[in-house]
Amino acid sequence: MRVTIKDVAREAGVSKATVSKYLNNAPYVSEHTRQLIEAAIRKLDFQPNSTARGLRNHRSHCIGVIVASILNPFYPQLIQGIEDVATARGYALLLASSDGDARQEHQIVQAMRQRQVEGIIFASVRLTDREVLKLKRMHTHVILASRHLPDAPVDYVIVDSYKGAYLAVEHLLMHGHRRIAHIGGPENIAQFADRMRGYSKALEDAGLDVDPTLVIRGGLRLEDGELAFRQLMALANPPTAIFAATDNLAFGVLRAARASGCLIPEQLALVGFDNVPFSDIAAPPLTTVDGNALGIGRHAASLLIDRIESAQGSSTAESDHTAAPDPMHLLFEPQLLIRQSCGCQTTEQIRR
Amino acid sequence: MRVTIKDVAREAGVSKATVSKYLNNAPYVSEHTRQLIEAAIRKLDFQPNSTARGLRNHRSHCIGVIVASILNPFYPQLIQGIEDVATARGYALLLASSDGDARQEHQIVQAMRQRQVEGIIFASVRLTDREVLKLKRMHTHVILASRHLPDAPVDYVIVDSYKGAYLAVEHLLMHGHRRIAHIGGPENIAQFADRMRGYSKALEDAGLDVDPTLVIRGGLRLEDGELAFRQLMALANPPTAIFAATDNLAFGVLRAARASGCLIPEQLALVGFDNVPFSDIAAPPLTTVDGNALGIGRHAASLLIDRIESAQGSSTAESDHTAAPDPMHLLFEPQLLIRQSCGCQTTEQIRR
DNA sequence: AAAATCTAGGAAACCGGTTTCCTATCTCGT
DNA sequence: ACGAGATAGGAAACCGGTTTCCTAGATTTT
Repeated sequence: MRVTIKDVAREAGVSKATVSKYLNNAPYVSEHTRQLIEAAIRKLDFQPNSTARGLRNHRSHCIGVIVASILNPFYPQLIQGIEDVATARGYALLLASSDGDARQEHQIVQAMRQRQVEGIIFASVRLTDREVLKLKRMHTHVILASRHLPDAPVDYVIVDSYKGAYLAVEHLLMHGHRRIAHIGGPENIAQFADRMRGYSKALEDAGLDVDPTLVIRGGLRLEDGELAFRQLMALANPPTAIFAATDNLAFGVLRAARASGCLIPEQLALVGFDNVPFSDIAAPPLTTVDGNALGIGRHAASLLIDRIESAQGSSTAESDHTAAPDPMHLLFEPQLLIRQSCGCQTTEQIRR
Repeated sequence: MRVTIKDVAREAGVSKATVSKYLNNAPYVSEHTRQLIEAAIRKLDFQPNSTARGLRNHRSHCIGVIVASILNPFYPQLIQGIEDVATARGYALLLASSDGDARQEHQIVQAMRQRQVEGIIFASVRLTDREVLKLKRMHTHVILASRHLPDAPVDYVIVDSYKGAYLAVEHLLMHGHRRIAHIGGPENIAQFADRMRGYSKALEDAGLDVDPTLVIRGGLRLEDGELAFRQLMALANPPTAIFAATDNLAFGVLRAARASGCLIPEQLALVGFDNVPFSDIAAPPLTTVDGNALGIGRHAASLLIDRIESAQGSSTAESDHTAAPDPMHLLFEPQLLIRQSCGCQTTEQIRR
């Protein structure tokens, strides 16, 4: 029924051990035997059971990816980047979304550990530093992608949010705006704290104070952007420009603006962050900071697999398990993509 | 170092067998022993190795999902739907994208089988009927989501493409268009053949012939839509309306139209298919047929897991393995979402 | 020609769980 | 007081691979 290495061995007239050696092309299998085994494998359509192999080897060749919500258009690019290199290097992807909820994230991590993933890429971290470090101690490599924990010695790959936000707000200032609002992400995510800092610094450098009524922080869903727009526009002294912490939030602004008859960019300038695939098809095309999700995904996966394989190599050698390598921090340079939602009439431009 | 059931057994002063019984809450474990084991598990932070369990049980509680490209905005919704129910029912998701390529798809299937997935949801099938049937014979359940193979007895969950396309074209006809082009998907995907048929039938019912120069079939990427737009507009007698087989293709039309100064819907009406998340934020908001990707994903996963678990139950019973259940075919009713790219000035409407 | 080394392949233990089967008490009906 | 059944738990086989260790013959070295 189910064909195993034993069936192949019987068919080829050799032992399980020899078939196994063939499969791992170990030395000391004669050409003749090799052919017998190949014929048997073809005849029986044998597929080695990689979980059995993994059990023995403590290898699953599987990595976990946790995103907040795959419906947020930022993540598919990230996942694609991860998949590109994972597949190329022989790893499979276990995907789960946490809804940005710490409890769910914890359960996902638990489930992934039970499934023996060799590493986890967090594109959403609601875990505390301590929990993440505990994971690392448990043979599970961890990479943060597009997120970072400032105080934990963990690898991460991100775009420089501070600089990106600065560029965005600086550009709005150049347009002459003085009342620039910020729709931010959750306060406790470092990446969004950085965007907030970049926003503040740009205002400060222009000699302006941050008006707390112009800063709205909360969720990351499109609806949160709509809500924030309405709240800002209901102000006695509404802003003339908005810097949204993500394109998804900016899309919410776009939709709410259209619903309320507010013209963008004529009555309200808007800049987003991420350069999500459809930001250039929106009405109007969204001026945004390129977050290089694909590149982040690729580098995160690459770094993770490097970590896995170097740990693998050293564990058979001397290897003192206390010697954790220094955490790697990859920062991509952000680029401002000037389209039309900021009020520029030009065709697309790039500024660093 | 690595904590196993043996460590728990030693710590609790019982045997592996008893711990195992506890884990599977089998009967005949006394309250006292139960508490000893619980304490040991907590103390050691024991996580059962689900691959070891799977090896013995022939269960992985893992399902594979194959999409063409996760960057196509249709798929994230589908995946979300699948994940919702998979997680709820205790299954993990192995995700891979095939680029719509048969060779890659074959390799992915191979890798997934080796990893002992209990079933595969194909949201992209480039495999032949024979290959899919072979999979089914190999203990791997198969569901097609948003795809179908007309001649193979395989479960599928789709939206009624024929009817949806008919609705879309009928609506363009109602606007008075007589030269309606169709940008189709690959000819050998049944779902797109159906959309083509719906297009033809609607024209026919209006007493019009299909002009082959107005039908362009090929890829599904946004760029394919741009290309098709340029090709159609270069015609001596260009169309006044386009029915695109997917929103993604329609986005390509939108982008190319903007680049060439062609106004939509004034100079060219456009209707898409899928109701991808951002179709209502596009410029102009895209009139489209709702493909209910989320619902398809949910039902596909639900059906798959039902299949897995009923097969599981019966295999211990008498079970005659030739008795394959009749394939299930779920068809969702399509809805036309009237927005503005078709030329309607109204706010959003729904027509069935 | 004897010793050393290399080559090819097999037996059995092992990975971490589950399951079968067996034994020892305990309870209960008569 | 005794046999039947229920309860609690352990020893060992098992899932499907890999790996260690061993042996026998071939080849090389001295």
